[in-house]
Amino acid sequence: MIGLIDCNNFYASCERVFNPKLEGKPIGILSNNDGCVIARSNELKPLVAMGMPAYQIPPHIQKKITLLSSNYELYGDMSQRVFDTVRHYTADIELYSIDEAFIHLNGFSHVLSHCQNLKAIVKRDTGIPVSIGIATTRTLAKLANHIAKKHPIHQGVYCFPTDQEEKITILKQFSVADIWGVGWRITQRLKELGIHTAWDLHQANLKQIRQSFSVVLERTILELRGMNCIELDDLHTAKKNIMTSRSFGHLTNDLFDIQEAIRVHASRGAEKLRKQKSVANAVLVFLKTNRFRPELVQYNPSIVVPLLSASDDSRLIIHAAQKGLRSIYKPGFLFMKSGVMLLDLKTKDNYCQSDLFTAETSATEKHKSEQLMKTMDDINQKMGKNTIHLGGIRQTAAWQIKRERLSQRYTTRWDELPFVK
DNA sequence: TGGGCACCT
DNA sequence: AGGTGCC
Repeated sequence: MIGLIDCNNFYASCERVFNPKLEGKPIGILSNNDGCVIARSNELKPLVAMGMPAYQIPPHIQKKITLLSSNYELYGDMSQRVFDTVRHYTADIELYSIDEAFIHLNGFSHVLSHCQNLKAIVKRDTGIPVSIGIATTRTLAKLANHIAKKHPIHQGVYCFPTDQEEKITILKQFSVADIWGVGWRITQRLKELGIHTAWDLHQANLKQIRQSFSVVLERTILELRGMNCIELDDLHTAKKNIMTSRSFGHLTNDLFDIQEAIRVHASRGAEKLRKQKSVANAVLVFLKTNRFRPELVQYNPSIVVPLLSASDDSRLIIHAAQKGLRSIYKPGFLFMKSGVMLLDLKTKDNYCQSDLFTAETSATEKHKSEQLMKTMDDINQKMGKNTIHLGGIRQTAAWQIKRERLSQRYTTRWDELPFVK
């Protein structure tokens, strides 16, 4: 059996752990740049649609709700606490996202009561409420989790029935849109084929689905039928691309500002690269103007800058990124967003494809580069992000993202610990 | 008016 | 390269 543990209204719940006054109140968490509502407490759900831009929320509603900037440092740390707790009781766990994990329950004799205990323990030890869905496949466990969340009678833990008649009854109650892997677009196309419910999809013709859609949707059907065929990539498998990008706090055409932002993105990308022990062969830089302002001239350039030889050295990656930026930047546009992608990644182990033109970088140079990068990473790990960085970064610069309603980083910063009277 | 991936065609 | 999915 497989269980899906999903934290309830995760970001809102994290905020409430440290600010209990928010309990029972309608609260929402905003995306980066305080843009859209990306998480809502149950009380907020009837008032504000998911993904709604904050500025579109009518003033009379704004008045009675609490909106907070997203505090990923807090949510990331709370996520670790939740899943460390889970792992202690259920060792075989696959982390899936910041607020979800699958657990393997084979070998447990009382699966339902084990999960009920687990839910209570997580709440007791971390303050975070979770729901658990149990079934034979990940796709069915996701559906079971919907039921656990929606119907209070199950008290947050629900096991998908094994009885065929009961299974049919339940699948008939779900729309295909509720199924993991079926989004808005595929829902529309299925509708045209007369496939509306999860049961309809369960009964659909495999060959036809594979032909008209994809092998992905075919696998979803098999999972509905009880055959396990969706594996998650291990969270430790190296990424094939690494992208770092952000919107600016304000539209800008200032090259100095944009250079600073690109430096931050390039260094952050290089850090991620080193963490997964890869090297990049090329760096892509892009700029975007604001597509929501059609009256402004649009310009969305990007350029790929090859590296002479594959590298994970922040200095080389920043240099390439700055070079790319200079070649695409034009002063006459108001830019909204910039970003850096690291491309053509290879594992670092034994990767020493040297180029023809620079006499192969000497072993001492390589060693020095590694020492320097390791020292920087260690310092930033120990003392906090950006303690040491290359080139100036003005923390209060206008290009920095807007986070006007940020709560404290209660669990990761000594100077932001919660205060107890 | 988010960011960061992956996979498929 | 573009579309779709996930959170």
